[in-house]
Amino acid sequence: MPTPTFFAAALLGWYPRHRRDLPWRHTRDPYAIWLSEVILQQTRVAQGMPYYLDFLSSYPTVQDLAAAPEQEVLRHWQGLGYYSRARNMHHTAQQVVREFGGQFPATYAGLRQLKGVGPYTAAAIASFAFDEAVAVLDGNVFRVLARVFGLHSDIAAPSSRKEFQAVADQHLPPAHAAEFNQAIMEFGALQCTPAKPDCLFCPLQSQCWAFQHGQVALLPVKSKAKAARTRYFHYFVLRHGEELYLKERLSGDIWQGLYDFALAETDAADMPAAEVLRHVEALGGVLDTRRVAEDRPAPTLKHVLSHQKLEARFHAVELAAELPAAALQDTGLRAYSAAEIEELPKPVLISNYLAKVS
DNA sequence: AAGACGGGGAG
DNA sequence: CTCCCAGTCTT
Repeated sequence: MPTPTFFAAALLGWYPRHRRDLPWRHTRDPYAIWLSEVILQQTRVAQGMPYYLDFLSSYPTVQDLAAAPEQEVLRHWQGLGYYSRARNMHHTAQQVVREFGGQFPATYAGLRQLKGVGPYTAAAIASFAFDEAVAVLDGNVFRVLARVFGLHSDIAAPSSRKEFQAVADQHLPPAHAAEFNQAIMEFGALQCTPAKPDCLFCPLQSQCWAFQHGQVALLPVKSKAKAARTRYFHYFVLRHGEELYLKERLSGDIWQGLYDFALAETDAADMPAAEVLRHVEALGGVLDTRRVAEDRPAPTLKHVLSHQKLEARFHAVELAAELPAAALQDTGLRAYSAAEIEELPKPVLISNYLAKVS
């Protein structure tokens, strides 16, 4: 057996003394590990934890998840973001049940074929569940390697992956793949943090290129993301009696598969009442003239995504009659009771609005 | 190689 | 405000 490098030995020594007690670290079940890894993609442990516990209790086995309606899965995912993860997860659960007899592929290459399982997640499951000697590469690992080994390549550039992967693979002790992968990520999350890393009590201090060269704060090198664009949403919250009209969002934009109201996107935050009326009529709506006089100011909610800033105006409209069938056909709108709306998967922006007005 | 895709927490 | 999080998919 090859001797672990100083780097690996230091991490393996550090890990048992600092590791957090997290539920997915108590299992070797590839299903549970896969669930946790998909949930934790681009998501902090504290945010993902309740979702992990809910999914495991709602869908204890991959068969349970596969048998659930996609809309129900999305409802459980509501609020976690990056909803393609939930759609891909559901698709993969069905594939595992149908094509693999309910057993997850047991190798990196096999796992990599699953939808929503990229290089990171495949390496994580392969090592954690099956002890395959493949190094994980996530944001933590990029940061630790960049600092310890003085790697200056831009970690935002896809071309840098090979370089970092090679260094990670080189230090991975084949007999302790799972432990090493857990250790290096936990080390990045707790010790070698993005801001103010704890270099003073770091077991790698004497080895660390960045510390020795006073460049800890300069590494890793990461090019900046493009600035978020601003979008102006005008929602028409059509009410008839006790029901509101909602529709499913289709592919080609954010929040695919989730439900929101009739929407017009413009280049202005405001919309004159006459224009609101035009939109409502175009939707087939007939205003209840008895209620128009109330004319409350339309609430505005701001919502920030990593790549878009949304400013949403909610124009509440009382209808004198149901929307005609032809209009429903055209728009995809449907009337839902409050209880039904509760069960629909909705963007946080919509949930926030509903909480605000109810 | 570059963009799209959520939401929340920390400083 | 800015940055980042147990990334992946599409173009």
